Amino acid sequence: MRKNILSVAMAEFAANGLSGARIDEIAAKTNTSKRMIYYYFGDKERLYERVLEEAYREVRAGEQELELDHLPPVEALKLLAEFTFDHHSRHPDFIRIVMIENIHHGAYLERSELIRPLNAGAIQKLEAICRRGREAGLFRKDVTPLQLHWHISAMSFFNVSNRTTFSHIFGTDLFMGDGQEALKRQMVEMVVGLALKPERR
Amino acid sequence: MRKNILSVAMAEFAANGLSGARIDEIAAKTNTSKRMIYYYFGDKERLYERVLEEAYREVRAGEQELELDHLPPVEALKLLAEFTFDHHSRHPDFIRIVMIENIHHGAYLERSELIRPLNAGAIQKLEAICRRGREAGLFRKDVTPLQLHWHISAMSFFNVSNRTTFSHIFGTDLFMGDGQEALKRQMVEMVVGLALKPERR
DNA sequence: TAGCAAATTAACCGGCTCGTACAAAGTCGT
DNA sequence: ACGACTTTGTACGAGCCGGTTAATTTGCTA
Repeated sequence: MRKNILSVAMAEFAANGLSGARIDEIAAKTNTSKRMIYYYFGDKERLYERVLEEAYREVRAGEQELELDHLPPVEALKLLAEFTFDHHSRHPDFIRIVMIENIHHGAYLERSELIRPLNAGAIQKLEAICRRGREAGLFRKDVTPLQLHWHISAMSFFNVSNRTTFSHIFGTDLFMGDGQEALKRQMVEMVVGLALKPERR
Repeated sequence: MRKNILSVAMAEFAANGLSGARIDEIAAKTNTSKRMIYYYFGDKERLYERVLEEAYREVRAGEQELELDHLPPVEALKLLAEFTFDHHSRHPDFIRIVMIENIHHGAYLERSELIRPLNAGAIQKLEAICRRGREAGLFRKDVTPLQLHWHISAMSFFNVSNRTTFSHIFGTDLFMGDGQEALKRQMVEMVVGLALKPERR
């Protein structure tokens, strides 16, 4: 029941934003009534907080499944970048929730005790890859895991978040047919190129 | 008067979103009254449309001032990428308006007859650079101007749009001190590296 | 200065939507 | 069987907020 409310609320908040979403609308799409929303969550803002946490939890859980330790560092980095690109592409609602949260200056993210530790692990895979890459003499030392994560996130996130405005202005070539594959390939190439020492490219 | 309303409205919409912004609040921060907003703009949605157009207009106007034709292609590409990064960084309200528009699936962008032609020119500089780069035998042929624009936009846009959530989760290292300079340098390096033929890097 | 349209002001309205009150009944562990 | 927790339904209050009514002022033209 709580789960049902959460998933409906996530879709509604993702579709309409915090102030745009309607409690009555959420209730109508639920198997239960509005009364239960208040019973479980108290008010709209706390419902949104729980949705935010749930969104991060789901997405991070999906990321944990990726196994990289058995691959050489360059292959691992490639796979991680590709995975992130596809993963974000498969979770547009999560992207939208994060967009909305950024619109709100991260006010509700700050309030949550849960999300920071949840995400701390998101960069550990990259740290392990970088360590192995440096130890093998392949990776530059002046490019940090955090920076790599930033670049990968930027291109993977933007690819979903700004699709509508971008395609409206510049056409849909980048999103139809093999446009997405090309973008992904280029993104991976850029990231790996940045991580590698110039002489090892 | 109209101008005054527009600039106040842009700040309000950028800060709170479409449904989050309050007409009364906009009116209060204006030199005039709420009635004048309706006198000039009709209703909230049309006010938002005008704000959207104005935001694109201002930002594109700023971009036009960049002179690149006298530079060799690689230098021109570097400068364009750097400029875009800084330009977006200097116009957070524009970024937020575009974020909000994406939240709304570009519904208001579609309605505007003005914005598409306004943005068509945004990619011309890049097309000229690419043409010169290819003619000089420096640039790859399988990387299009649109793709380069996409990558540059992604990293420059995300750098502003997702700053709050990202810095809350991963700390502010990338945004304080010379963190931004490093990111910009890396972004330029990646983009140039993608555009150039492997043997010319 | 008469006349008229544009610009401006202040008070107001009505509906939407969050949240609650109230009343009741089912579920589950112990 | 008992009590705490969970679920259902309906109805409604209250305030916020987008939008309007109507009257007044300004400014331009002749």
